[in-house]
Amino acid sequence: MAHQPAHDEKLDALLAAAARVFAKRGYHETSMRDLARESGVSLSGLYYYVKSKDELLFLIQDRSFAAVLAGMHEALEGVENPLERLARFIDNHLDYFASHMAEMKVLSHEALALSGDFLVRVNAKKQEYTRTLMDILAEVERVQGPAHINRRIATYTLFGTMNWIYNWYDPLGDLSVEVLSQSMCRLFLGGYVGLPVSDAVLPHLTAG
Amino acid sequence: MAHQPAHDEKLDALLAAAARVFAKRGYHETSMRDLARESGVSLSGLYYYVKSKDELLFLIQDRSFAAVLAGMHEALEGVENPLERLARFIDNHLDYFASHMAEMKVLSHEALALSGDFLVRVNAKKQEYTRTLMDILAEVERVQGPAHINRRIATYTLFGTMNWIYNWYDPLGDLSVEVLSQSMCRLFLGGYVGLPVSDAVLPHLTAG
DNA sequence: GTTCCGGCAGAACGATCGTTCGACACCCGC
DNA sequence: GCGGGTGTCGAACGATCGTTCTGCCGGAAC
Repeated sequence: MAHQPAHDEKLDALLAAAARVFAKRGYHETSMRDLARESGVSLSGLYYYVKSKDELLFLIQDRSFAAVLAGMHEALEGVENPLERLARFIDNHLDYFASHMAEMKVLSHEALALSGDFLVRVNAKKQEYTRTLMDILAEVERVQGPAHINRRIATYTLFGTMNWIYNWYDPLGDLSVEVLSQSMCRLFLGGYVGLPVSDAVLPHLTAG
Repeated sequence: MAHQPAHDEKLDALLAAAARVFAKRGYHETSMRDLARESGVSLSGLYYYVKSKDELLFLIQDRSFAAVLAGMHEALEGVENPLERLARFIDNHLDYFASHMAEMKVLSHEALALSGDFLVRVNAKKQEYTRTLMDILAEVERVQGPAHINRRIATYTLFGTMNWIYNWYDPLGDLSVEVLSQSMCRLFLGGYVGLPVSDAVLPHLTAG
C-alpha cells in the first residue's frame, strides 16, 4: 500500500503550504477553502491527500517534531561535554526553527488545537524532547556544580526563550541564526551556572 | 452616557468568564454560545454588554495590558537603581501574570486574533511596554558596562522567558511566584551583564 | 479497445457560526 | 396607572464551516 513518490511530493508541498497559511492566520481561522486556494488544489481534492483538517495539522506538527528530534540526536551523537551538548541542543533547535519558521510557529502556537490520539502522539515527542534537555541540565550541574536555579524553571525558561522567537524574529533580517544561538546560549548559561561564559569556555558550534 | 455600577460589575464578570474560556479553548474555537453557557447569560444577552466577539477579546486584552502597565509604572516610580528597576519590572510582570493567568494567556497567545483599530490600540500599549524594558536594559548597561549580548535579543529573550509560563506554570503548584520571579531575574541578569548575581547584588523585591 | 485505478473537481450536505430582531418583565419618576 | 429606560430572552437570519457524494479525465495493463 506504499504511495508513489509523486504522491508524497505533492503531500509535502501541501503540508508546507498549509503550514504557511496556518502560521499567518492561525489554525482555526483558516478554512479548508483557504488551503485549497493557496495550494492550487480544489477543496475536495485536499481530501484525497488528507483525511481531515485535524490530520493535516497533526502531520505538520508530527513531521516537524520528528525532524527536530532527528537533528537533535545527530547533533548530540558522540558529544560528551555537557556544556557542548547544551550548546548543540540550543543550536539545533534555533537552526531548525529559523529555517522552518512556519512549521515551528504552528508547532509552538497550535499545541492546544489537537486532541485525542493526535495530541497524545505529539505530546510523546514533546516529552522526549523536554526530558532530553532536563537531562543535559543535570549533566551540566554535575560538572559545574549545583545551580542556584530550580531545574524545572531553568528548562522551561530556556524553551520560552527559544520558542518565543516566532513572535519577533525575522530570519531574513540582519540578525543571523548563529548570533541568535550563541547569544541565547550565553544568556542562559551565564545565569544558570552562575559564571560568566566567555568564548573560551563555550565550545564553538560551527565545528562538527 | 455613564453606565451604572451594576452594569460595569456584570461586564467585568463577563470578561473574566470569557477570558477563562478563551484561555482554555482558544479564541476562535470558542463560540458565543459557549460564553453564554459559561457566564449564565443567554446568547443574545451577551450583546447587551458587548458589541461583538471582537470587542470582547479587545476589552480583555486592553484592560489586562492597562493593568500591567499601571502596575509597572507604580513599581518603577521613584526607583533609580537600574538593577532594581529591572527586578521590579520582572516581578510586576510575573506577579500579574500568575494572578491573572487566563487574561495573560489570552493576551500572549491571541495577539494575532485582533485586527484593525483594535489591534492598533493594543499594539500601542505593547510598544510602550517593550520600550520601557529596552530602556531599563540600556540603563543597566550604562552602570554595569556594555553587555556582550544584543539588546534586542536580550529584550525578547526576557519576554519569551516570562510569557512562556502560560504553557507550563501552575500558580497553585509548589512553585511560588516569588521563587519564579527571583529565578528568572537572576537567570537573565547573570547572562546579560556577564557576572554572577548573588543575593547581595540583587535587590530584594518584597521591600515596597 | 476495453478495463481499471489514481487523481481531482463541482455541487451539495448538515451543522454551526456571529449577529439581529421583536418581545417581555422589571422598576423608576410622575 | 403609565410611559420609558434597563436587562434579558427565544427564535431566527444568512454566511461559512468541514466533509462527502458522484463522476469525469488520463494513462497504464492486458
